[in-house]
Amino acid sequence: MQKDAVSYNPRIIEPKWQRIWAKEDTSKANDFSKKPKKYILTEFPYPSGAGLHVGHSWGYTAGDVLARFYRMRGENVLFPIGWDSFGLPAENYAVKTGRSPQKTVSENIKSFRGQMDALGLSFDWGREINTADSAYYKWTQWIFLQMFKKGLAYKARMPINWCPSCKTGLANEEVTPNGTHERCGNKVEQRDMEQWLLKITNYAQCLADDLDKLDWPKHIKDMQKNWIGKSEGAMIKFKIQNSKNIEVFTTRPDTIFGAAAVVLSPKHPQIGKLTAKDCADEVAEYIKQSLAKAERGGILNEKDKTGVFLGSYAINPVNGEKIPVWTADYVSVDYGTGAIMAVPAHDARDFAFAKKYNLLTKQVVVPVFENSNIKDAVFEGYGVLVNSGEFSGMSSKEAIFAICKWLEKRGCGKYAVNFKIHDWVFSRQRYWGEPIPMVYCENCAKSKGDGWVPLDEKSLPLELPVVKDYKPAGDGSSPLAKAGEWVNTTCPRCGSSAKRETDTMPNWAGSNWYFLRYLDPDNRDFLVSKNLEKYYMPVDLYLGGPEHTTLHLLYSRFIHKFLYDIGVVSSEEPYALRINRGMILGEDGRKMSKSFGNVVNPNELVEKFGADTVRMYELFLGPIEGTYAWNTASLIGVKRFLDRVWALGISAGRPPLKNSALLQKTINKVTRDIKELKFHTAISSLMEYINEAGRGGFSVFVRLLAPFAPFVTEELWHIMGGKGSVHTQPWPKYNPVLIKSDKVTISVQINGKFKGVVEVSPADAGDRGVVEKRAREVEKVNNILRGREIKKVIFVTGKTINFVV
RNA sequence: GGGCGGGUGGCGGAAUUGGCAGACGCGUUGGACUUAAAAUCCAAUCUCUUUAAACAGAGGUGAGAGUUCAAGUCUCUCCUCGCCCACCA
Repeated sequence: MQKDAVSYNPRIIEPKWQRIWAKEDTSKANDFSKKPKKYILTEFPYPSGAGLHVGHSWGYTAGDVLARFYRMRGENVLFPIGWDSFGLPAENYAVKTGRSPQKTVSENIKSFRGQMDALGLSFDWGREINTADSAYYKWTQWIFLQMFKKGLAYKARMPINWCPSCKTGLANEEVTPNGTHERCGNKVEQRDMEQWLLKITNYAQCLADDLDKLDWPKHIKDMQKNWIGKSEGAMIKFKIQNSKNIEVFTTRPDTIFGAAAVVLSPKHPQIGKLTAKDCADEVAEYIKQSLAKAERGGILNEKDKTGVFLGSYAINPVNGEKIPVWTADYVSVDYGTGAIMAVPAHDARDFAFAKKYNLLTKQVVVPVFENSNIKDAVFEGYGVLVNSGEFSGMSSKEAIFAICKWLEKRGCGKYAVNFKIHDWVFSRQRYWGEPIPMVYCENCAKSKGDGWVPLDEKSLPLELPVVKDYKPAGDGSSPLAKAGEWVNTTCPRCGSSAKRETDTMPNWAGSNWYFLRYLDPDNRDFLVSKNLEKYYMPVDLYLGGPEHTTLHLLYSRFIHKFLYDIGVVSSEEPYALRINRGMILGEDGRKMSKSFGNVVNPNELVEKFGADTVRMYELFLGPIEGTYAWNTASLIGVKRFLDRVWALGISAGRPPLKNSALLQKTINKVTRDIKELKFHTAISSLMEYINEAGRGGFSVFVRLLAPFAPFVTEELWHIMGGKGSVHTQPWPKYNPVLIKSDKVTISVQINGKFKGVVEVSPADAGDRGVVEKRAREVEKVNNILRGREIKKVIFVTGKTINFVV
C-alpha cells in the first residue's frame, strides 16, 4: 500500500521535534522560580565506548516521564545530566591503543548525547557537567583539602586489595565476594601500600541512624544498615605473659566465663610476637597455607575449622584463668580487632573449632543453665548465667551491662560499638582520575608532621598533566610518577623542593557530590552558591541502579554530611527519596553481556520503531524495580497502540471535548500512577481508554500521553491545531463530580460467592432495604434463594450485599 | 548462616488495600479483507463438568490449617524462587 503523507512515521517526526525542542529550551529549570521546585535526579553515565544500554534508557525515560509530568503540573523541574568521565575503562583503552582518554571520552560523550536526544529525554543541557573537566574537579579537590584539614583524610601504610591486571589498589567495596575486581573480573591480591584514606568511620553512626529519618524503601535502607554493620558489645583485653595485651571484640561479653581460647586471625599483626619458638615453624606454615587459600578465593563458611596453637597463653580478666592463644583462619582480620575469644559452648564456629582440637575440656564452662551439658550442640541464645562468678544468676542483658562496667573499672575492657564499614581507601595508582592536591616535602617532614602538605586552595585546580605513556609501572606507582616536570614542585608551606602525590582519586570521587554542581554549574568562586543549594536541595527523587546502594549512595551521603558539617550545604541528607530501578536481562533471560551476544541496543530499536515506542515498551514491562527479560516481540503491542492513537488523532472532523466518566477515570488513574512511579499501569489505562472511547476527549488524552510519548503527541497536538507545545500545556484536571454517574454498582454475593450485580441510584446505594429488594430480583439470586433459609444479610454501603444461607 | 523481597493463565503482569481474580499487553485459535502474503480489523482464549452451544454448574492465586458474612490480600506452619551480605565473633 502506498504510504500517504499522514501515516505515523517516527523517522520523520522525531528528528523534526528534536530540532525544534533544541531551539526552544523548554526543559530549563529556573533558579528561584516561585513555582514549587522538583529536583529529579538520574545517575549520570560513565561515557563508555559501548554507548547507552537499555538499562540506561529505561531509567532515564522513567525520570523523563516524571520531569515532563511535573512541568505540566506547573512545577519548576530540575532534571539535569552530565558525565562521570574518570575511570578505568578509558584508561585501559588508552593503554591498549595509545589514544588519550580525553579524546575517547569526548567522542563517547558526543554519541551518548545523540542517543539521549533521540530518546526525547528532556534534560536541562545548560547544566551539563563533566567530572573530568578541571573546572569541575577543582571542587572535588577542594573537598579533599577540607577533609584533610579536618583530619578526615590521612595517609597510612596498610594491606590493600590490589588488582594485578589493572595495577591499582581497590576499595573493599570494589572487590566481589569471589575475590575478584568488580570491573575487570581478575583475582585481587593483597599488598602493603601507602594509601590515602577517608575517615568514613567517623560518620558510620550517623549514616546508619539518619536512615531512620528517610522515607526510602525499606530494602534500600536495610542494605545500607547491613553494610555499615553496627554491632554493640565489648572490647576486652586479655593479658599475655611477657607481651602486649590482646584485645578482642565480642557482642557477647556475658559468655566470657566460657572463653576457652583467644584466637587470632592469621593476618593479625601481633602474631609473630605471640608465637613461642618451638611452635614457630608450624605457625609459619599454617599462615602460608591459609594465605594461599585466601588467594584462591577462600572457601567461605567451611564447616571444618583449622588452626594452630601459638604456644602462649592469655589470662581471662574475669577469672584469671590461663587460656591458650591460637591462630585460625575462620577469624577475619577485617572485623573487630582481628582477634576473638572463643566460647565453644555458645558459638557454633568456636564449637566446631574446639571440637576439632580437643579444647572441649573443663574450659567449656556453661554460663547458661538450660544447656549445661554441651556435647554436640551449641546454645547461642540468651539466658540466666551460671558458672560466672559474681555474675551468676543475672540475665544475659544484666550481665552484659555489669561485666562491661566491671571490666572498665579495672581498665581491661569496655562497652564498645563496632562497625563493619572501614575507612575508605581513596588512592588509585592510575592516570585517569582527579590528581590528589597534596605534595610530599622532605624538609617539612624533618620539622613537623609526616611531610604531606596540602596545596593552597587558591592554586586549584591541580590539572591532570597530559602524558604520553598511560601504562602503569606495575611497581605500585601511578603513570603520573613518570611525568617528572609535573611531579617536581615546590612546597606550598616552606618553599623547598617537593614532590606531588602521583596517585589519583577513585572513580567515586567526582560522583559523590555531583548533584550539587548541577545547581550552580558555572560558579567559579564556590562549588555551589548557598542560596541555590537552599532552593533546590534536597533531591526529591533519585533514580538509579541497585548496584550503587552500598557504594555510591553511601559515599555521597557521607560527603554530603561532611559538607553540612563545614557549612557548605544546609541539608543533612542529599536525597529525600531513592528508588532503585531493576534490571533488564537479555532475551535469553541471562544478564546482557557481550560474551553472551544478547545485548539489545536501544539505538537500533529507536531507528526501527521510534523512540516513543521504545520508551513506552520499557516502562510497560512492569514495576520499575523489577527484573525482566527483554522481548522485542512484545514491543509490537505498544507500537500498535501508538498507531491507533495516531489514526484516531488525524481522522477527519475534530471531536467535541467530551468529559466522559471514563476520561475522568483515566485522568485520575494516570495522574496517581505517575506520582507513584507505576508507569506500567498508567500506560495500560491509556490503552483501555483508546480501546473503549474512540475519540471522545482526545485533546485531553494527548496531554495524558505526552510524558510517555513526547514526539507523537507533539505532532498530533499540532495537527489538531493546538497552540504551543503539548509539553507546556497544563496537566488535565481530574473532576470527580463528572465521574459520579447516575448509578452505583453493587455486587451481590451468596455465602460470599459472587452471583451478580445490581445498579441503584447513588441515593439508594446506602439504603439496605432498597438494595436487598433489588438484589432479590436478580434472577440467579432469586433461583438460589428460593426455598432456602436466609440466616443473615450482610450489607456494605455502596459495595456489597451478601446473603448467608 | 544473616537480612530483604517474591510465588496469580502458555508468557510479562493487574486487582481501588478484605468485597466481581486474571485489567492491559504478548502469544495462540477462528473469522473478515487479499489472487496470495504481510499489515490491519473483528471474535475467542484460567480449569473441569453438563451441553448442539452454552449468557448452565463447580473449582481455582505454591501446599496445608486458621480468622471472617466474605481472603490473592490478614494470622500460623511448611515448600520454593530471587536479590544483597556472609566464618561479622
